[in-house]
Amino acid sequence: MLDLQLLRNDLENVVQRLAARGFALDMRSFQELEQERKAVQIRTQELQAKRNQTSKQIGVAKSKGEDVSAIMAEVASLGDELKAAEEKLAYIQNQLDDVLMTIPNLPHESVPAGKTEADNVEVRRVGTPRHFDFAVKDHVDVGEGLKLLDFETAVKISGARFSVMKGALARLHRALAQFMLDTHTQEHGYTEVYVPYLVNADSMRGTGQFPKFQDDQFHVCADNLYLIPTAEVPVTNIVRDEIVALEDLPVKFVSHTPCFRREAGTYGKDTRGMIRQHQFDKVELVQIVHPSASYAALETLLGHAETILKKLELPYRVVNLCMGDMGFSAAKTYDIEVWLPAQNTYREISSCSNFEAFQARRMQARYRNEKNKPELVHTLNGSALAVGRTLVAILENYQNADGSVTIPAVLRPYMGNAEKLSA
RNA sequence: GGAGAGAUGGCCGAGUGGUCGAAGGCGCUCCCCUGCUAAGGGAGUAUGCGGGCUUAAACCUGCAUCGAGGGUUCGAAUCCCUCUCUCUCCGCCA
Repeated sequence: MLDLQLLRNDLENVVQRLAARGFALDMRSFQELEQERKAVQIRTQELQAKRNQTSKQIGVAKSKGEDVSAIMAEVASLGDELKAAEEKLAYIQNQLDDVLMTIPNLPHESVPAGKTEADNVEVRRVGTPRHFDFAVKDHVDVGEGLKLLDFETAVKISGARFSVMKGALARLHRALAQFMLDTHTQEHGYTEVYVPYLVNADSMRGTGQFPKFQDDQFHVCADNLYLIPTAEVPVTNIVRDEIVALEDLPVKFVSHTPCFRREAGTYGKDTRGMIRQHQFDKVELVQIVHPSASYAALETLLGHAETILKKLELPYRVVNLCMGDMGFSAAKTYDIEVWLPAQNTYREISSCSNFEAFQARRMQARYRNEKNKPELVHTLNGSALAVGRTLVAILENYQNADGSVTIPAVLRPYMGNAEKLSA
């Protein structure tokens, strides 16, 4: 949510910056609505002030035993107009709210202009894609070849976009999550948190999934709860409606959770394999920081995610998302893309964003500033990493000619020191 | 699932229809006092939104907010209804 004050005081500039990221804000209708709000609010408050004042007089007069019928008649005449004014104000404010809740965040000045993925700017490449002297298989063929990955059974149990992993592959999946958690807690100073996977609508609103992306979420109707699409939702909402002490900033959480996404509107996209699933695991980093520190925090958080890929010795690149390709709530986003030899391309494995105060304003997440006044925090998060896609990258990059897969050195302690997955 | 009790500021806690945004305490800030420390005295200290105001701060002023939403009333923290959550007891359960 953007600051209403900013929209009032600097609308033209806001409209321009939103247009740059592909969002058309109807300036005239906003102004009209805002003007009406102002007039109705002033009138409503006048009437309320009058009613309050008169009612107070009644109390005073009664306590002195005076006759109050004249004053009561006076205040009674306010009733209808006041009620109408209050209703109209509530209606207008709801409309303004609806507009406000569907406006995306303003991009930071360091975000490149552009409309699509093609306009994203590569920041760096790390590692060199391995040369294969045999025909590379994709992760589906590698996994199924080892009889450790089974999509047919997943279809029987649940349907498309689910997977079943077995044996050493299931263990490797678990090992990856453990390795990521250990790295972030032991080397990067994050506190591990275990959180609910079902959340209420307020939490979804807080991080920006609602109201705009309601259709993308799994909804448990009987209890009116939603399956989390990312740990970002429960973890960031830890500070919803809270005032964090200045000395407790930055707050750094890491959490390993499953993520559930309906993937509405992606029919036909990435239908093969584990790239795009309704359910996948992710290790998520979340930081709650002082506003002056958020851009520095974004760089270090990105570095923390990169560390995992470096330790796994997987080639990757970092891209700075252009305005048109950024998510709804983000002010700036870096994606990390891992090399997938079978696709002969880099594919997203992490997304690290600074939301500035956009989520904090929706959540009323604040800290006490140097003057002891509550002020909105800045929030950030990043995947570090998406576990399923990391597994895909290992299967493809570490595959051998005989169909086996070498286990990256850092994972072997988690795998009973095994060196390979083999049939 | 059944029965009961409760939800008030940063925290604790009083308040059952009228000058209550809310006693008192704790905490915090400032000032005074005291060689230091400890103790003491005084003042201040909720949030959101609007208006004054064309930028920011400060200030003045209005409205709203006592778990949430409705209702009764000239007037609601207080009375009524619905919901949410917490606690206690019973039942069930990994």
